[in-house]
Amino acid sequence: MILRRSFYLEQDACEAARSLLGKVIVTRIGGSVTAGLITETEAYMGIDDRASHAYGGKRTNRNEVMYARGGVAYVYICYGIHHLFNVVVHDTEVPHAVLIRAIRPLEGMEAMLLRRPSARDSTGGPGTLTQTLGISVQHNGEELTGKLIWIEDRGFVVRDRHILTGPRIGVAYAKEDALLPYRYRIAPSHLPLP
DNA sequence: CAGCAGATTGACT
DNA sequence: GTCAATCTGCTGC
Repeated sequence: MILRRSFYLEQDACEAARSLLGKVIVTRIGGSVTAGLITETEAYMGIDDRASHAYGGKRTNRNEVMYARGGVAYVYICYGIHHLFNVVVHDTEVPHAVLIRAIRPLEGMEAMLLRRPSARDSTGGPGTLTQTLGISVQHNGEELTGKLIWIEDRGFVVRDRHILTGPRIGVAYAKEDALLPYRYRIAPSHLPLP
């Protein structure tokens, strides 16, 4: 079942980061359908979060889509090379987003291996999963209820006791907010079989 | 306008 | 463990 607009509108970034674990990202890009189960996320909690691109209400060409209504993609280039995929959540003008950090490939393995030969069992980081799924900055602002990228609930249940939380990766610059437990991942022992 | 740091990755010592 | 790759935005001259 494809996630509806209400899923994105009615949760803040922490709630969404938690409930996106176990959901399935599907892309139909370049003539191929590929899909992966979300195994790791991070929440970026808006204008009070020093680690967020929207900290202090900052708006730039790059982060403008964070202020859109929940249910669109925020894709930006990190370190000049890597395309990072975020799910924009919450209401218009409330710039919450969830960074998808890792997936477990499910469908379209042939296309995924063409895009990324080493993507066999899992894609270990936020910059590699976008390559595997064919997502790039040209999909910034894309509706997740649309035809190119969407997220499905396929009934994979992730229980709270099987979720590990901890500090986000690579945000040491965010001072006290760097320690907040906004990183969520499915315990390795409870991942679906590759 | 130059310099630098950043929600990273992979190649190399 | 170290470092280059290379785009966006911020700081300071």
